[in-house]
Amino acid sequence: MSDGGGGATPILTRVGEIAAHEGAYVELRGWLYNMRSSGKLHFLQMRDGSGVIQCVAFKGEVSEETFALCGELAQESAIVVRGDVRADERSPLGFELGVREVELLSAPETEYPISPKEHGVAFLMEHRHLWLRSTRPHAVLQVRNEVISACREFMADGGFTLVDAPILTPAACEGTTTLFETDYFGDTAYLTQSGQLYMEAAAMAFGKAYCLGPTFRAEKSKTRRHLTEFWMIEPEIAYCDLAGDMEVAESMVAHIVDRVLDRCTDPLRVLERDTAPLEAARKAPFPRLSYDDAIEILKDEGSSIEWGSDLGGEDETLLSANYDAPLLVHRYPAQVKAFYMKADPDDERLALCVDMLAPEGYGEIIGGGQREDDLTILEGKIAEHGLPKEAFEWYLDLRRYGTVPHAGFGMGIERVVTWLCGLKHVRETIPFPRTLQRIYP
RNA sequence: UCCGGCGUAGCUCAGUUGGCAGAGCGGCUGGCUGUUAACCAGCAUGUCCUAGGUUCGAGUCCUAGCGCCGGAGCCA
Repeated sequence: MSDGGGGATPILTRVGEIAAHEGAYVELRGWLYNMRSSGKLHFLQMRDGSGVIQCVAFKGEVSEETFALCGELAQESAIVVRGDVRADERSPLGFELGVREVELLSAPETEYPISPKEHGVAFLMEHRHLWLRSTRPHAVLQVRNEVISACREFMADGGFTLVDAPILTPAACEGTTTLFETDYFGDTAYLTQSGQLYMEAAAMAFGKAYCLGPTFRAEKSKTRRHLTEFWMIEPEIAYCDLAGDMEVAESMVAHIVDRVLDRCTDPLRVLERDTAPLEAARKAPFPRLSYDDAIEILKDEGSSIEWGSDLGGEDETLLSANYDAPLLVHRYPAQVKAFYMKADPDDERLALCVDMLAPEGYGEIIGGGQREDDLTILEGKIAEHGLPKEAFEWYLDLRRYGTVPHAGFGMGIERVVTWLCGLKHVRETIPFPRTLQRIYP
């Protein structure tokens, strides 16, 4: 292997591994991100998906053809560059490439739409397929990748089995108004809005199970926290109560935060995320607050909220502002929660449920709780909510055959990524966002 | 579904009381041996969202529509 300049055959590598090749003659395959010229010098900013490196072509050191070609390259030209890796203090990367040869594989047909200057979000989203190449989306999606890896790692280490939930479902979990309908060979099917009910079946089969997949909500929400298609991880645990559920939830989030802080320093720096506030979320346990106490605090702080109503966005922000770490709010009134929540034996008005509120005003990232495991009570609740019993027969079977206390939760991947990256809007945390107004590209 | 805001060059925007359509960036041409969103000089660029209306005259005022953005509710 060549470890010095002058070798006839370049080492094929990527920008991300360039530090291992200092002094070597290498080949990089990528695209022109930006260029600056200075008479007898061309500075090519080249990206290859793993990073950006400056390639310097000096008139005296390359052929006339190569130097002329460098001067004519347009943004996003596909290029192969061969040259010598050298350390340089002026480079943010620490290294630059002294160009020997440049090969143009394809030039853009017309001017690349996304110039390295300011653009509005609407324009960038219209060109999302190209915008992914830019530094900022690249950084956000790296964090997303790390969050999902951390989830899967936490689940595997905790003895959970991945059991994928179906995406096409026969009926609603909680009514059909917010579901996307689709034709299923003459019948109506719906796109899933939660894998939870299926995970309850999986928990009875595997003890600990989880799913991680897309979820669809046809809610006409137009806020920075909503997507119509988003990803959720939903663990479900047999022989688990609310206390155990909260411990799993906070441990998982702490694991995610710890891993992202360890491995995503570059992306977070690109995003100018102040990571100091995230340190408090690195270790469980997180603070807990009952709904009853939350209402008292909110009233003391001047909110007009009354016992019995759900917490609004402002209420959540107000509450979590008192804590550095995420906050677990538990035991909401049963009336504002789903039919499958188990009632608190100490106060039947309450549900054994929990929401996790991210700090810094990022709001709810987890919702979950202990499930109703008694057949008769569950049948009663299905009737109370006016749900079609036939559709839930399989779900009721789980209570007919070896029912046990069990609990679980759902965590929205995009909301977690939004919080960790310190973004204003969830739509940047998914590669191709679907919102009320957007299904292109 | 409700409330508010915006729509002018490829992009980001300015455009006064209604009076010739503008800037910066990007692009193109030229200059520069160390640039970091480089710099300097020059050139080109328009369905002023659409359809009506008021007016001698509308980017500007009025009406309707379309598109987008944000918030509420609802949620992860």
